Amino acid sequence: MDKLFKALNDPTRRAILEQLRAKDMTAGEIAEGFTVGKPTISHHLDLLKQAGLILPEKNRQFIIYSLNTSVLEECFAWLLKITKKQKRGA
Amino acid sequence: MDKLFKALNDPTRRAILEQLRAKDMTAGEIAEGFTVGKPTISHHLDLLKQAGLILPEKNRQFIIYSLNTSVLEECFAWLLKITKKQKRGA
DNA sequence: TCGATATTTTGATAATAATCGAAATATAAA
DNA sequence: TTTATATTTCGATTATTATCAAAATATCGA
Repeated sequence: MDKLFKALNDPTRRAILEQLRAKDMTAGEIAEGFTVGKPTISHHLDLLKQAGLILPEKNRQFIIYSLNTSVLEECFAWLLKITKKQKRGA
Repeated sequence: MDKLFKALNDPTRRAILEQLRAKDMTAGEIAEGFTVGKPTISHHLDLLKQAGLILPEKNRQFIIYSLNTSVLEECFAWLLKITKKQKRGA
């Protein structure tokens, strides 16, 4: 939960997720789209990985990242809880 | 968007929102529930206010905060976008 | 094996954020 | 008008995060 919100709290990381929505990409391909350096992107990928939002798969010398939105269920659930009016006594 | 995700990226602030779900509260009442000091809570309230997640209303010497979940629409929309498979050519 | 490519890790720095005590502001009550 | 209460603002400190350059790791191709 904490890691999920932390991962989402950065425009670069959210942009990475948006890119991965279109297609799986290697770390290098992801880095190309940004002005920040590769070590920085690697760090962002690590945080996204820790949150479970992306899944790495090694292929030859590349690491291909894919989007995993299933972990967002938890996020949706919390937001829904907050959004819904609380029942008396609950 | 940025301010929204930032506001949600803190357990104390999320707890404040959960409390306000049950009932409107003054800054002092909110602060009672936490170990951190009042200036710190005031700062958290400010960030939540900036994100539009809470609305202050002055009543005598108190400020009563209420939850405003309408701004979460934007958040839901983004999460849904990410979750849904991308259309070809989109 | 050697050199090139892909990615991460390390170590350092700079920017951002959380926290506190003290002071400031505003309102109320005596 | 003085005192008390509610809340915020200020200034400083600490903790966390983003970023970079350089070094390390892993795999490939010649």
